Amino acid sequence: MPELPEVETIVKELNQVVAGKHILGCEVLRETILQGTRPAFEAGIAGKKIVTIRRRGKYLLFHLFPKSVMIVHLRMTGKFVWLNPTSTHHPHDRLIFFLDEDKHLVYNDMRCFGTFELLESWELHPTLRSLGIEPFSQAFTPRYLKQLVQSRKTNIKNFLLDQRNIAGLGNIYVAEILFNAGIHPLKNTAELSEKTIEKLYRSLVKILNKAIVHNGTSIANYQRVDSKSGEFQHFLKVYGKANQPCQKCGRPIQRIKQNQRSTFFCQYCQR
DNA sequence: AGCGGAACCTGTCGGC
DNA sequence: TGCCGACAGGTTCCGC
Repeated sequence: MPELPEVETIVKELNQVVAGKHILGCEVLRETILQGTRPAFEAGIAGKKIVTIRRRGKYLLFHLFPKSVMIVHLRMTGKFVWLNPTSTHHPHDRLIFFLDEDKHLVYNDMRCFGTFELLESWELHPTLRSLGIEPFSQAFTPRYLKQLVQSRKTNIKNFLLDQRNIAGLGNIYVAEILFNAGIHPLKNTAELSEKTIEKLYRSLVKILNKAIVHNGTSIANYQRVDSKSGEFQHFLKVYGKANQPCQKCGRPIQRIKQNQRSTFFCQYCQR
């Protein structure tokens, strides 16, 4: 579910409420979301202080003291809820952290795809290590993107979804970025001109920035820390718009399958 | 290296 | 009304 703008929003809000707090303990309601064993997780977390929370791609990194890091991925339906103590357990609550000042941080996840892992350092996490560049890092330039695109042989949609290339893009933003850049999702990376790659670069940064400003996209499941919604769904131009008129040319938006996932695009505006 | 398919799990929606 | 299949913002594994 959450892509870079949603995770960015959640991390910002979590930092406002839990940074500096201590974890007194936790209650694991669904063990399968843990990567390690329950006892190791409970023992590793108890008594630690949450120093700060950072984002890397779609991962949340809770930096703890004494030194360790809790690595969280929300996958499709994971969300955090910040509560004053309450006995009301919601149907899909999977993990509850008891913090000082009598506060609870609840992890809720309908589909249980989300993951929690406790490590001494993020570098011990193979997938995190192999993650591609951050779109807002200094090193991400049109030139970098051009070399990256030309080093891979696949269609542009799969290229953008592959977290080893660029970290943080998902199905919604890839659709919106390709529409903005006027690139057909099936276009092969080898066929993209330098000019087109520059356009892709500008669209990518522009769409992600705008989505972050609007706190991400809430369609079905994504919610921010206090159950507020994002607002970027009001700005979507192709994602979920099959058969609706294209905002540029008026012709119907197409929907196809790529790698078992829906792709939305305008076959006239995207070449 | 890259691709398609299945799997992880739960819920919703549309068609018959 | 009820059942059944398709689909959902993600990722990994396996075989070709």
